[in-house]
Amino acid sequence: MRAGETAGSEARARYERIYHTLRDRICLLDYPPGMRLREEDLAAEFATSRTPVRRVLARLEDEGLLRSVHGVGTIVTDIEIDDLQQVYQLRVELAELFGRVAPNVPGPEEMRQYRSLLARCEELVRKPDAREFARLNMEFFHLFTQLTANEPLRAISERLYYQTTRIWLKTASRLAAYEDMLLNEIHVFQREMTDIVAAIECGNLLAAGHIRRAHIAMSFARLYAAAHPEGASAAPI
Amino acid sequence: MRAGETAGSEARARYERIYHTLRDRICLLDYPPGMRLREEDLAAEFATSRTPVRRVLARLEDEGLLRSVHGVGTIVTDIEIDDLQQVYQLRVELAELFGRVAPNVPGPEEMRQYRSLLARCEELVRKPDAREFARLNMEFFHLFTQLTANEPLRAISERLYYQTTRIWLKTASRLAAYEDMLLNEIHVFQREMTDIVAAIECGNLLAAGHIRRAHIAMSFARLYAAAHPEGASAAPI
DNA sequence: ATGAAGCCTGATGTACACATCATCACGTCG
DNA sequence: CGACGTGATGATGTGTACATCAGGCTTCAT
Repeated sequence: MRAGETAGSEARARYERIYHTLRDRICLLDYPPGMRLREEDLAAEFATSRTPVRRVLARLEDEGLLRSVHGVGTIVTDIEIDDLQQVYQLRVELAELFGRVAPNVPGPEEMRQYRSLLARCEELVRKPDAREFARLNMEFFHLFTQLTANEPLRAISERLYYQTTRIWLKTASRLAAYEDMLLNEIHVFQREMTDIVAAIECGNLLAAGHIRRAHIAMSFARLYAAAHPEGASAAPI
Repeated sequence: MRAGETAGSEARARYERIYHTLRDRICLLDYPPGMRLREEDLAAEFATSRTPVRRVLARLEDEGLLRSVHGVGTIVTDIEIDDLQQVYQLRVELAELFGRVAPNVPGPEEMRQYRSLLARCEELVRKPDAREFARLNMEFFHLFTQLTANEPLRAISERLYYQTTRIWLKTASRLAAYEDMLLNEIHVFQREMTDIVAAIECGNLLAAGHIRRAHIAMSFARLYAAAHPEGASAAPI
């Protein structure tokens, strides 16, 4: 809900609520790739009819998270790291635009949230948990987007982020060295946040964008390597 | 329709047809800003019920071209050059990515299309027509997007393009120096196409992106100046 | 026993009746 | 005479029955 926007009907609010709920479930793998969602079940859960649910599903389909097939069902799309290379490449380029295009210096409240995330990250090092890590990553992303005042850039980055974020949980869950990978990712993430907060505190938002860019690219490279164990070829980004 | 995609049902095809038809009408000002669309009229025109129409309208609303208000109607959004500054700024940055990210060298067929557009542009110089100019601009845009093989970049650029393209027709139609502005824009557009084709023929896709970037920025500046006649401040891009 | 044809089930897609909401015109009251 | 309240009207939002479609299971013929 954007500030300053007309409160509007509560119908819109319910629509947004269902949308965010389903999107989170898909991206946290509560709805794993390939799972079939029944519109009537969702309608029952949200105490409504199929009609509003279908609008949400249509949007999630436009965004590439779902695929409705007549006579079959509404299916959570599967993702492969190879198919996401283009999206990652674009995310890498866009990361640099934060802090360069319409830079928006964070206020005290936002800095407090950054520190809160860092604290939760330290907690996570002691008790690693993939799902909590994914959530933390998500919240950090939303905080990071506020580095720019450019609304379309925020919206587009969000769209691309949610197209890719599942791949980490999916890849990790299949791996033998699951625990090691998780702990490593948490440490890397901790360093990324620390560095970005440091850059912001210096007032150097451009640097924050560059750090973010590097980490997105490296994250892709690690996922690519994990999915291609004997791959002689390096990650294409 | 992406190549290699399952042909799918004809229901999907009809959905796409309605979507593209309405989007073109909005962007060519057949449906001017503020106009109210009646879902039943549209349903009757496309020989279907309100349900499929509503799905199209929902998508156009997500893309910012429409706004549905309960009890009032579905209204074509109004646009002001000042509100589009952020979108233009992002388009400027994205333009540079074409030809740099996943460059896709045009084949003979595409070069033929470029030359066809140039020929139609020369024709347009002799018989200026705002609507035809807008159409030509649109077709050129689609051709230009093929400079990259990065599908998400294409999709996002298209979304942003259709959010902004109406502003030219709207601004021009209100201006006293309408004829002069139109002819000038056509000449500028002719030069832009000529330069970009030249860059492509040199195999320098990066240059094509830079030219495009410059022209998007200048186009915004001209529109901004036209909308702020006594504006002491320069265009913010 | 095996293969194919056809039905049966359950899903999404469509159509339509109804609910809800905003606007405007009209009438009534101060 | 003006202003406020109320109902008519027409729009979108919702709920639901039905149409359409795909896939699996059964059944019959070979």
